[in-house]
Amino acid sequence: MMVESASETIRTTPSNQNGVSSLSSQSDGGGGREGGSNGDTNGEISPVDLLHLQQQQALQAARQFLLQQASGLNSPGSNEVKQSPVQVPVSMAMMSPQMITPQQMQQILSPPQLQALLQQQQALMLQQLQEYYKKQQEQLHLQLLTQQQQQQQQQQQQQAGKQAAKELGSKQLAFQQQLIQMQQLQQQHILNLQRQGLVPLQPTAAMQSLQQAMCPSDLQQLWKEVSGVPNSEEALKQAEGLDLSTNSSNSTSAFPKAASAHIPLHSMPNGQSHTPKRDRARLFEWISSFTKADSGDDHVPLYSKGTQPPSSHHEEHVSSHPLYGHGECKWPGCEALCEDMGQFIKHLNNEHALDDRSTAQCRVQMQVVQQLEIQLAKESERLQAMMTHLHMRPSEPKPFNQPLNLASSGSLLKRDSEAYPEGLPHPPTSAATPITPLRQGPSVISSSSLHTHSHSHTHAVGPIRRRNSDKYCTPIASELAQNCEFYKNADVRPPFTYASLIRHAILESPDRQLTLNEIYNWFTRKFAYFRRNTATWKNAVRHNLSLHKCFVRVENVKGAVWTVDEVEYQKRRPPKMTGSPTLVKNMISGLGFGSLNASYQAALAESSLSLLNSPPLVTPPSAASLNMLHVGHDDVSSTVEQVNSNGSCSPTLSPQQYSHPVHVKEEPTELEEDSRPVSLLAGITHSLPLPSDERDLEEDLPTEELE
DNA sequence: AAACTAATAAACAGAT
DNA sequence: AATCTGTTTATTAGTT
Repeated sequence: MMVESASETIRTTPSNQNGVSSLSSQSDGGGGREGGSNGDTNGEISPVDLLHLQQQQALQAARQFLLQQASGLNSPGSNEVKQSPVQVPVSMAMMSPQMITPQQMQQILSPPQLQALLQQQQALMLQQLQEYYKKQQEQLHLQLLTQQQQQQQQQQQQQAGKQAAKELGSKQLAFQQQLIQMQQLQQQHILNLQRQGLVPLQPTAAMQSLQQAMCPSDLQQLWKEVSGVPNSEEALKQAEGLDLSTNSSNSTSAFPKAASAHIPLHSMPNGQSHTPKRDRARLFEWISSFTKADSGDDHVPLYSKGTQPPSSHHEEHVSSHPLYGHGECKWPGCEALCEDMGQFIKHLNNEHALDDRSTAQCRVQMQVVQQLEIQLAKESERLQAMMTHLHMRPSEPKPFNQPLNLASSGSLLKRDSEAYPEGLPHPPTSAATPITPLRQGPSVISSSSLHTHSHSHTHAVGPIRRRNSDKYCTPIASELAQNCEFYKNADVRPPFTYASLIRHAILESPDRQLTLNEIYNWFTRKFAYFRRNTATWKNAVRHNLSLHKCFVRVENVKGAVWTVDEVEYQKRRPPKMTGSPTLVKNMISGLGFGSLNASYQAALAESSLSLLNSPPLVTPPSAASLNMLHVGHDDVSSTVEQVNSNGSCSPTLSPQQYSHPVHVKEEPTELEEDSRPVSLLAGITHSLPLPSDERDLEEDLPTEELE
């Protein structure tokens, strides 16, 4: 994530506009969106610089906007904050406003908010553009005049000749070309930035891209419409003003032509009023061109192949519509109530037909999606790094925090989940994102990592009595599903009680019954940890089976199998986590993540992840998830677990593998005692299940969170 | 501090 | 006889 440096922020202040030298070129290939100007304008402010400036201003305005929003959210009276489409903890933004990146901003602001911002910024930009071009033209005019004077003098002195006249013409041409070039460069710059995804897809960026595709009047009209302001003469006036200013100098008459020349879609001669029909066709063409270009870009591959392209109003599903939910139209900024699907479709066709407004909104939504995808990619990358790091961890000597862990694994666990700092390996990108509540909260991995550490010392000193409080580990199904591979390969003690593990194993089996040996095998198969100290944990398993009433021994033809008495199991464990609905809601909305206690966070994270992780099982998740969370945490997990028991627990384990447990059976028992640590490590390094896991998350999270 | 839960250890019995 | 399975008791440790 990019952080605005102080110097860059300073540049945004108008008073600093004279600092021409600071705007010198620094073409950025892919590092950042800053710089990238081209010293093409004789030491004057280049168009690119101007854009940069506007961008920065937009950013600042957005920041202010955000702060307002945040303070509004934070006020005690406004507990019932309407959930914005993109759920990002405001606290993140609150911490240090100047650290807010455009992306974060984009995330935090809802489309309507973005639109408002856009409108605001657009006015500003137009004004500045006007000023800028006026300045440029004046200057050019001046230069032309002096040139002409010189020429005249020359003519007078050296008697007029054809050559001189020619020279004059060429010089005039040169100036014209210079202007054109400037314009082109500006356009190109924006285009490039956008293609590279480097433009902070901020209000300004969206505007610029719009601007790039349309003439000023188009732009004006579009945004007037988008923001709900009736398209009045004022807009035209403003547009005209801009056009006039550009045409004011005879030497710049070529500008509009040039501007339109290299924008393929901009076929309209400037100032000419065009029919809505043509306009629409053009817009649509523009949209599809954008989509096409996007799909070609492998930087954001998810998008074009995604489930719902932005122009989803073309496809109307009979049963459900992505833009329709909870009796509301989900079109950005629209919350029209529609009783049924028919009414909604009617509404969709009437209110959101293919017109300028819809197109613009669509555009904004595209930007939002694109931005989210970028963000997602970054987060995924971070997660990957974290996982890689943690996977490597057991192999590393950890002298520094060893005594700490020995003291008490449990208390360490608590402390860690509250705030991970101290001796623990920090997830990367600490510099870029000093405060990311999301990282602390729903990271299933984090809990695993904690056990990694506490566990690794267990071996050093012998068995410690590890208390796996159910609080931390109730949603065994999701945790397992998430980190199945991890536990399989890493010699990490799973954060579950024996009882819950046994139950899970049994419920996971096809017949919901297992022999003792099969349970053993399940343990060894699923957890590297249980490939050693077999006498100990097997004894524990037996002990648990006998002790807990929830495990019922059933005599079989071939012997005996163990089953689970679910009622008894639930009886045994009183619901420890019963958050108030409002609290849970707040947590979900991301507002409370920062202050909530760790167990709540973890539990929430896991439960929500479990929902996300089992799409085929919990078919309509959006509506159900909230309600289920209200019921209580245990219920969620148990529900999922039960349903889950039919299928596979992990994406990497196919059902077939389950149906042939015999194959795996003999293996572990033979090499069990002190099994090969080398191969274990090897497994750790090369078998990273993350890609697939992340994929699932990637596909599910955004749609979930956005609802 | 007490009550509770879970992990661990171990003794023991019956079955294979 | 050895091992597996199952039960039971005791101890320890962590949590509430």
